[in-house]
Amino acid sequence: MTVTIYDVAREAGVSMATVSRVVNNNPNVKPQTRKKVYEAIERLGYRPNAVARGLASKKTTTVGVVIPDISNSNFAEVARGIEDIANMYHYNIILCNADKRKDKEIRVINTLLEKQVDGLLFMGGAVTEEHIQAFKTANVPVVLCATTDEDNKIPSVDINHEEAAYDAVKTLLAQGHTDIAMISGTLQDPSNGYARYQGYKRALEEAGIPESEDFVRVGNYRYESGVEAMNHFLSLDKHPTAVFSATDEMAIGAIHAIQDKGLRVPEDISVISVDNSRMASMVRPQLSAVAQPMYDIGAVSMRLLTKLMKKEPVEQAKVVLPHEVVSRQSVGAPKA
Amino acid sequence: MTVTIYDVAREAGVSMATVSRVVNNNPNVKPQTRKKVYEAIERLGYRPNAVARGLASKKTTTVGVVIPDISNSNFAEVARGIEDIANMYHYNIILCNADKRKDKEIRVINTLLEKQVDGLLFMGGAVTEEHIQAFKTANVPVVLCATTDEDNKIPSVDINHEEAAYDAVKTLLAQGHTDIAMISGTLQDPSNGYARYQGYKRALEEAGIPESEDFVRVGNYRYESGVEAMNHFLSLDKHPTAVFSATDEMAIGAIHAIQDKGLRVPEDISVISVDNSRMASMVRPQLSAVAQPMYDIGAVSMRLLTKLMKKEPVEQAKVVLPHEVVSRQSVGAPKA
DNA sequence: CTGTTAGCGCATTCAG
DNA sequence: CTGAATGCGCTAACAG
Repeated sequence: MTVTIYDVAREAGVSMATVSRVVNNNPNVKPQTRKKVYEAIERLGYRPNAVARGLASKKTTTVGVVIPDISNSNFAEVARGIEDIANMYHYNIILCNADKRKDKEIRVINTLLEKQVDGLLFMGGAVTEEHIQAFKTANVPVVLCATTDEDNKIPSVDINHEEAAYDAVKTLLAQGHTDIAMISGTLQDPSNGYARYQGYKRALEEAGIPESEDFVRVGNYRYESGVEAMNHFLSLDKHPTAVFSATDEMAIGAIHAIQDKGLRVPEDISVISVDNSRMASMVRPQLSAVAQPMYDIGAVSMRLLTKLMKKEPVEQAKVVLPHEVVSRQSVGAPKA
Repeated sequence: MTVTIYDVAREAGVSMATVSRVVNNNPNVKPQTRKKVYEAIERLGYRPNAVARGLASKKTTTVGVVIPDISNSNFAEVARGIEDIANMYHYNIILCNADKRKDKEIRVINTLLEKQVDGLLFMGGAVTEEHIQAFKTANVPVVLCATTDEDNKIPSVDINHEEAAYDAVKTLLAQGHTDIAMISGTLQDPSNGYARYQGYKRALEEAGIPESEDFVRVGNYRYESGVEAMNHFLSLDKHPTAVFSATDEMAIGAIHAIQDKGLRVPEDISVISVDNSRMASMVRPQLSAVAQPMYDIGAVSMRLLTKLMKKEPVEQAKVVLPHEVVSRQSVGAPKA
């Protein structure tokens, strides 16, 4: 039923080696022969079997990408960056969703490795000892994107989350705010959670503002948890005049919570976040946020991986991409 | 360097056939032997080579999924449904993004087929003759999800888009609206575009309302095009009192365009859409919308595909899942 | 420029 | 219950 390279060879009156050569664009084939082979391929509807190819060549020209949460548009954007560069270098991509569950991440890494991917891109989420262990057994290069490992052993590309948060809070400070609350991600999450909280703390410290426990709530990155956190702040005797959210989505929840109470953004309360997803422009007022270059993170990490896979020398195994605060309408000065 | 089934066999003092049996959970192995083999596997850190496996067995236990746009949360939700069921049946999935480009769709289908996937799930987008041709050369089952082919030849699972649109417009009609505009998707898109426009037209016709060209704008599914379309309607001498949008995102754009002009939703203009994505609850006022059961579409189509792959009989090769209008706050009666 | 020959790592008959 | 043998479809030396 299935037509093989052997059938093509017979049809074209050449050896299978020659067919293999034309299929692989090997220049050592007379144009005329090449033409014959192409015609035979066409006639028979031959489609190369990538599995056999992979077994024989020990290369699959595909890289595995584990994405923690496919419904998170940030990661989707990273994936787009990865894809574009992968295509450019003629790699295929196997995207695997891990559903934000560590056990699934490990499982997915292993099936990807079983599938003999030529390289692995691990996106987002915490990198635990168990991950490192799994990566070690891979004899293909691995690069982390949009995350990093604690002891900086694995190549990665990410932004400086601590500094991003710091910069966000700084812009609040610059407006004259002193009562600044934070809606954080879970502190177990080293980059999106812990690091951003650290940045918040550092900015406050430097400004000589004592930290208040009431002013920090941890959410789950979702809209609803932003609403909930903000409602908590609003219920305080003295509510904050500005809020820093670890993600856009929670920030939007916060904005709506504020508005639902009849207050106004930014007149009564300012809001800023980190992400700058497409959603930031899809709220009123439009959300000011520190932009993470998600697409670039994907693109750069894929580029790095190609170098690693080709055993080319890399100057930088740990790359930190710049972030930038983009000011829209959700931040203003506190009321007098 | 890499440890093979052969190494394990030697280490365990059995033949490679036996190792293969335990790896594949073949019951015909003495428990004691099985234990020995497991230990050898453990000791050597053996990881089965899925590529070799695929070649030998002519099955890869993976299904290919082509997703038109990874940054579209609707499709992400479908993918989640697919994933969950795939896991349940021990299939791996390869997700491939097609970037909303037909040429890339075709290319991706072919690489997936080259990779010898056991089945193919084609998500969203128009199914052209070229697609059908590509599917035909696949000698594995294909099912369309969240889309259908014109002549109903290929198994698929989707909602009835025409009826969904019809129902949406009906709820506007029921409130007493007669000046109802539509922000459509491109009419080349059979399901999300054309079919929804047809539903809009039918509802108007049945209500005896003449269609007005000024009241139909085609957008690109994005927020900005919703804003733009709405601004057009607002610039009319007599603007509509209700707007039906083919997608949530454009609807949200419309809402903001209305609000930016100092008008109110739904007091001045009602808005309804099809999708009911998570974003629908992330606007003020919250968006009324016809819900598409995205997760279920994914789950059901994957389930259907498993049956096809196992050559089990299927009663329904074309399944149409129910939709439902969920009323939130963006629809009200027109002003007297 | 082209053909011959070995495997790649494993599942799968078929014997025993 | 277990082992030996064969080949999946293709690439990669190696000759010629």
